[in-house]
Amino acid sequence: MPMDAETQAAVQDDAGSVEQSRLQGLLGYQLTRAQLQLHRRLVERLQAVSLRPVEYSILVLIDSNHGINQRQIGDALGISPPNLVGVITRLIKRRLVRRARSRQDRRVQHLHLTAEGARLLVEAEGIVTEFEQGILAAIGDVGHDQLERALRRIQQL
Amino acid sequence: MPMDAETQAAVQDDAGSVEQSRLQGLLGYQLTRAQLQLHRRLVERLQAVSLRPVEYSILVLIDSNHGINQRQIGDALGISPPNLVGVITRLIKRRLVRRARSRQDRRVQHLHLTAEGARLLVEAEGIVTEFEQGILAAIGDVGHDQLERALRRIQQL
DNA sequence: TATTGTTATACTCTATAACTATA
DNA sequence: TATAGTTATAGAGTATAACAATA
Repeated sequence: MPMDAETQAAVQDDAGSVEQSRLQGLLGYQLTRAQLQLHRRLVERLQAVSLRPVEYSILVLIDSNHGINQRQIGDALGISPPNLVGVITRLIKRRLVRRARSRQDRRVQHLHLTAEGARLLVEAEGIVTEFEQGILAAIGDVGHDQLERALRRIQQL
Repeated sequence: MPMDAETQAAVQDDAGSVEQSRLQGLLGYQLTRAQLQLHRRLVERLQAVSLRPVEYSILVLIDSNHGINQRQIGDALGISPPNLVGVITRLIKRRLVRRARSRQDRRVQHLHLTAEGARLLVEAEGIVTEFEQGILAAIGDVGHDQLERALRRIQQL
């Protein structure tokens, strides 16, 4: 049975019928799409603990570096000092993080997790670990090693 | 020669001294960092033709799909119709793209490259090809294949 | 003079509701 | 009713300049 003109037009209008091979052959394009996809899925999952990915990263950094200051966090995550202020302030208002003014250098404010922050971080780590295992299951052990290696080299470009 | 207190403090304050291994072990984190790095470098290079990556992608899609409409572009690139309007309008104002109202369905506007748009696209393709070759040189042929495969699987998650 | 952290501000990107004109 | 495209608007994320407090 031949397609009528209307069906033909509908198929032609399908996103699937759009020729995208020139874009899909670009690593930069694929990397952006994959990153966006992963980021959105992680945002969804972390909503269970009311944390955004950047907030999770900050809690991990504080937990791994007791007394770390905002400049160090900004340097590590690539966030400028002005843009960090609001994020940290929100974590403090939620009583997940506390500030302590340094006695050696009174410009510096050392950051620590509160008991509640540490508790929430454990919960968040469970979510993130499960999330990472989902990726691993999709790409395999070998793919994982190769992907890590490639991403490291790209960051050194 | 032992470090004095001041040098010691400076080293401790270094971004390099911040313990980040828990984050760096996360694929999602590495993927985000690599994507950001690549995106910034591409933005820099495409400034030579006054195009942003998304504008380049749109020109490629139009060139590969003469008469494509905005909904199709939005579906392909994951951009909502309202957010596409401004981008397309800018390309039209720059005389790189022209609109043609469909005679079959007067809601639809078919998009085409102008001669100037086609010329600029050729120039941009040169930049992008060189950029991709730089990535390839950094990660190698095998890394390239493995990376593509992994990124495709991640997008299907 | 330089550094930590802050305020203010602007610009891009993204998301949603509501509209128009067409079908 | 549904679709293509638009307007208006709000929210993130990111960038820079200028400042206070401290070293």
